[in-house]
Amino acid sequence: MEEKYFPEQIEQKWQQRWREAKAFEVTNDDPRQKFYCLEMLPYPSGFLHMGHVRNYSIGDALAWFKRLQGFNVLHPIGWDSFGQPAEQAAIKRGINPREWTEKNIQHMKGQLQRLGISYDWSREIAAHRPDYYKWDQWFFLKMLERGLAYKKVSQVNWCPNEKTVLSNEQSSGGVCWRCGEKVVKRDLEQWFLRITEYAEQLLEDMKEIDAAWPEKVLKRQRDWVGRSEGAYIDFAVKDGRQKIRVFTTRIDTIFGATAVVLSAEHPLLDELLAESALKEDVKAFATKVKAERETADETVEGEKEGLNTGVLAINPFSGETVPVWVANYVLMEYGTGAVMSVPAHDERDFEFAQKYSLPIRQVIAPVSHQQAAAEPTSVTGTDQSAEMNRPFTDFGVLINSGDWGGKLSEVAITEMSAYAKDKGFGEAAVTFRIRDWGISRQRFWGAPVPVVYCDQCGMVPVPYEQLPVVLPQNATFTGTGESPLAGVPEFVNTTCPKCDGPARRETDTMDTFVDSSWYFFRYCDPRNDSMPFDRAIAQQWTPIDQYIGGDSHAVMHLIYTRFWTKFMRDIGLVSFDEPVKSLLTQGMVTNRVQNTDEWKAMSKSLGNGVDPDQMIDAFGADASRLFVLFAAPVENELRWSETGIEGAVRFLRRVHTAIYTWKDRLAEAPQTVNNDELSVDARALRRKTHQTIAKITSDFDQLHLNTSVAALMELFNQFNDLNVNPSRASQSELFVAKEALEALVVMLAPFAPHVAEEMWEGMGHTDGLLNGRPMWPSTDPELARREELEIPVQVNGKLRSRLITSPEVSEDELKAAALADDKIKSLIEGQEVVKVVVVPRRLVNIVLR
RNA sequence: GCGAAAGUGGCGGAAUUGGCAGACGCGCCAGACUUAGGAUCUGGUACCGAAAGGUGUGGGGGUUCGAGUCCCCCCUUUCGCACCA
Repeated sequence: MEEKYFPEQIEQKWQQRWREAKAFEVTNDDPRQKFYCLEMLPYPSGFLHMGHVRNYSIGDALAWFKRLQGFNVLHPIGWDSFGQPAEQAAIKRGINPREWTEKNIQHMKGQLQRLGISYDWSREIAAHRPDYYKWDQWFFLKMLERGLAYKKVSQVNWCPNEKTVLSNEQSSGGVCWRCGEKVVKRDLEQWFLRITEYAEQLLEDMKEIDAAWPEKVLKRQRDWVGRSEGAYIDFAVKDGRQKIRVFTTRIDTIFGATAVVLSAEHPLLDELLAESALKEDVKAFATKVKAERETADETVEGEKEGLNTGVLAINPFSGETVPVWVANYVLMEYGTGAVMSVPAHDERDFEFAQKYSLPIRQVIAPVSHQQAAAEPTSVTGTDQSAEMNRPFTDFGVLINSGDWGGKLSEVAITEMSAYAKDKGFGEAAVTFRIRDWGISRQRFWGAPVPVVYCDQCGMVPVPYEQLPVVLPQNATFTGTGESPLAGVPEFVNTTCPKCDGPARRETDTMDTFVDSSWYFFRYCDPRNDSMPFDRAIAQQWTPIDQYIGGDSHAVMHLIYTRFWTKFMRDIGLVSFDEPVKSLLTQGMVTNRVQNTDEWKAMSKSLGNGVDPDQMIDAFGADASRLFVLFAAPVENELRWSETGIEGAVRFLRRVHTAIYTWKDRLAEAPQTVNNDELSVDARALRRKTHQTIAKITSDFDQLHLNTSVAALMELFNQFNDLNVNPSRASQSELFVAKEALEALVVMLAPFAPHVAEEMWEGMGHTDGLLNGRPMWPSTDPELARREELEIPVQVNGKLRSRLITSPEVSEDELKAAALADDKIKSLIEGQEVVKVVVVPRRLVNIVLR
């Protein structure tokens, strides 16, 4: 150990040692208890950014902590290496996507190693390599076999100017992200995965994880799945054979339905209009609405517009005839694409009815709680239809509803659904907002969908033994919207696996979210060439104990991976429902945007990025990591500050100096000490040591890493308060100093591992911190306990004095001592003491009249 | 518009969950050592006040012996959803 703290030297030394010792590589047959710590795998853009640094610093602190506690910790990393940027580089600069990606991986791997993140590099994987995407294809075939993968015509976002397909993100605001051209919808045959099949389970299984996932993530997933209970009801068309099926969650309001409203895309529309005099007008209107919807900015809610079709339908409950309208506020994608319009009890219907002067008829009346309690099934309400100036959307009691009048909404909903089913014009139903997962991408840089098309046999899956379907070495990147694979004849032209006749390969590739849906299972068994992973090996490691990443993945990735796990369970690959036991969504790293007061996520385009390499050059990896973890709670936004990090360097340097000056004397410290013989300061340090161990150990359970670092600093401050020159330290002082400094160094390792190892070695330990034994210090509650307490004494809730007492003091003694205190005596003199509140070990409050 | 979360010193943030508000760090102030200091060390640092003391956790009300913490109303900010029938 050098006298001075030279981060670069120390960090290089220990990174090399760890590499040589394979310190972070784990084996599958280790008898110790496992812990799977995982950060979301990065996209290899080429450069690490501060968000990565934060993410991996959090994960690494936990991985180190668990290792020091004696766990067998799996902490792997890989690359989400398929995706658009590689293809953009190919289109713009003519670079081969594979070479571009591999080069980026090499560079970022070097950056991660320089940060000293403790990954098991022997398990590294990359999505773009055939030995990985082979298994994407394998899973696809398994889903195809079970009817969970299928093809259908669907709309994609299309830029007419660039002649290319855009993702939803690239077409936000209804314009192309690059050229600003209006995006249009185009029909294309696309592959889908039937995630809707698992909708109910995705909600139901949340109860297994809801204690250890952030509530906001669960809420977003719940909204995304969008389960809604209601009923289908058929409105028969008057003078026709058709039935219009509507979905409603409020069947209890059906007597208030004054229209049926169809979406412009409704499949029955043309047929219904055949007899209508208004045919041409309505068709023109529907076309206009469709056009608007295709180009409109989805974030703006337009004015409601509609048109009467002239067709009539019959309300099956009341027998009443109501007009059928078409309107722009009814969506084809949800429910049945048709609704019954109940203006009195629905915001949108109310607004629509007002605009077009449709009748508003109240059929639900507010009901008081007393009434409901007294007569739960039959109460009366007041009809206020005439003066309704806003819809009443709460539950209540039915009025103007024939035989159903007087029933409460809750009761009526159940009974009316059953009645509809009984009479054959409807039934109770559950709908979901979640749509099947479209995985087709007309792109080169992704896993090819493993099917071929044969003129004789139609669509034929590629047999398992012919996997992987490998991407060609290169393609022409024209940006025409068709997959570049279509322009590679040696890829497209193949033979049919069934009949050996000529066939064409599918040229769509898969969404990159497929790759990331199951990658963490592959880490368990990364070189398996007969299965995605061995069931038994994965069983040892999974589920993930702690998953860490940004909350931008709250829905897509985190819902797809839950779906994928349930599918793997159903084909017998895994034995549980949920892949992630505990989830942490870390906050963003932001920096001030130049010349503004705005704090935004660091990015190249805003010019507010901080280069991790420069930070490591200036301060070292340890200080950088320590600062990032100390500066804010892990789930908060982290506002970058140049000055804060110097405090981290300062702290490490001061600890380093202290260890250096004490290390030789500590070797002479005795094995045991009699606590009663310690000086006051020495006892205080001992107490602080044990309190700190307890504090940090429990902080790690919640990942309160900022307060852990603060606790380390407090312990070190307390050590400095000992204020003893090592050369003159007594035996008992050597004991407490050694106890404190060793605990400090071990507990510092999760935050600043290189310098911790260096100091540990400097203290004379030759086998390193990761030596196969649990090294995390244990706390002795007896030693951590305070010997004396300072009890605040309040008069009428205001702090007036303090008592020094032993922790064992009784309530009565505390009360007597407080009343006998000089300051208190003078304050309460001559006044009546109404009450004395004594909280044992906490406080005394004297209440005067 | 709807929904959720959060508002604590100059700043990032603590507060054992109803019991001493401001831990720890940054910044700032003073001092020491220095030719020098943007290095290091020591001390100070919520606000008002000379002090005694008083006031303080977005604002207003409430519950309680006691409220940053619980309840009600309002304000602000952030995030999510955005015609989901």
